[in-house]
Amino acid sequence: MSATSIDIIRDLESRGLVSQMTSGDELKSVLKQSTTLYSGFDPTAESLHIGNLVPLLALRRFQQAGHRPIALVGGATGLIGDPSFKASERQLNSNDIVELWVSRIKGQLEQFLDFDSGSNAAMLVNNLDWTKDVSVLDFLRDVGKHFSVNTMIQKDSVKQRIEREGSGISFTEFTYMILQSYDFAELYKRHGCSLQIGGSDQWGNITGGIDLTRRMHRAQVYGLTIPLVTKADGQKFGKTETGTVWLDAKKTSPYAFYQFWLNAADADAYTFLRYFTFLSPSVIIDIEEADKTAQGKPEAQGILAKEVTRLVHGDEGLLAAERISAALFSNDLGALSTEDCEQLRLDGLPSTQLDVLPKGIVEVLVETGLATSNKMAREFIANNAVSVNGQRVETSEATLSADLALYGKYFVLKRGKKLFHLGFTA
RNA sequence: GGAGGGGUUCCCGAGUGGCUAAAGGGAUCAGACUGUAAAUCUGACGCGCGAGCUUCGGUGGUUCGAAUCCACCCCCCUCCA
Repeated sequence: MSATSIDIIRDLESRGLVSQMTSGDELKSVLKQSTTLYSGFDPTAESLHIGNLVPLLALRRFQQAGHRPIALVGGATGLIGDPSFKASERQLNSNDIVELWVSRIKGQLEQFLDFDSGSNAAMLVNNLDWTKDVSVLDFLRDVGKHFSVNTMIQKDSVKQRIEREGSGISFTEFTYMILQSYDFAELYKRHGCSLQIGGSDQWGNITGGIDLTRRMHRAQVYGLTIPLVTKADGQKFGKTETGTVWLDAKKTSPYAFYQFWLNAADADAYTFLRYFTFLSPSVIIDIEEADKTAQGKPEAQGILAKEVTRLVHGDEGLLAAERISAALFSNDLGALSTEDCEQLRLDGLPSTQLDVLPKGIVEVLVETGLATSNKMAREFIANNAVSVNGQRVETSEATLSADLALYGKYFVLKRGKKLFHLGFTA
């Protein structure tokens, strides 16, 4: 074990990234040596989303500080479902689906860690590997025996499900805690993993693993949780009008991803810079100071959008996102060349082929998904919320015809202040 | 297996025969104000241009008329065995 160069805990603390730690001082001294740690990611969808980014980036921060990260994909736990702080029982997904999602998520996890850095090269594991062949009886005897139900039902993470009238918890989900605890013990045994990190909702599961590792292997391991990301106005983080912000470019285009961060509230922007970028805390303070002194629009959101988009989608994705943003928000759509229009499409601006012109505007809005029904489409038009190629649509009777199209081919449709869609003809 | 409580529009939650497309809150969307911010205000929020149509776990039934009454079924919760 080599010594590490950076005091990782101090860095995390200065970013506000530490929620809870087990035996803090002891952990800090352990971390003076290169340490193996892990964080788990359950396949609850075909892609990770930006909420998963915080622990994932934290793994990377640890790696940069000289520690060895293990990214665990929950091929087993994903079949069960984590009940922690969930209001109700969740639908089980089929084995095939979970397996597919595992493979997708593996690919995403790989993108953020360094697997070739020698002694602290990252590892990717799947907890299905050590659970699929364990028999129920062995599991109950060797693992289950170490858990007291009395303790388990005291955990905050499941309390609501146990105490609140109108909800309940299946044995399946109740067992989740044991499975995750077993992961920690197993990773300790296999790889000497002695630290688990995760969102603060994982505290109960993490301490469960610490207890189990002590009982099964008589070893002291540690836990650290990261705050769940919240917004200053109390709304749920990570959602847009179109839903969750995914890391997969096919589900959330780099443009939409970029826009999400650009739209962060002032009250959140600096926190997000600390959470989601590798800019040093002192640089972030400088940005905040500068924004405070300057009049008008702050710089923080732009920097945030740029940094995070590059991190997730690379320079190319960032360029595409900036290109589209500049074109659409310049209020000078006439300046777009025919190549620019084509590029918008390639860059991932949502687009729809419109055949058979002329076509009524109401129909177009519904067809492109800018309105969910004719009724909504009419309402948007009545509210002056719709424009085509920069021209406000005055009436529901308006039609799109070839002679109105940019270069005879493109329609930049806009609903509301910032929702765009490209219509084009063949 | 027994007793009781419950399933209402995205969520919470009123509604117990017509006045209910269904109170109220939240979420969401649009407009105004702004900085592609926040806060605030206004409006929308099942579908339909409209007459109107389709909704209140499911299926049948009673009734001029049901989310509201009856029967059976499905699911959830609590307590007992």
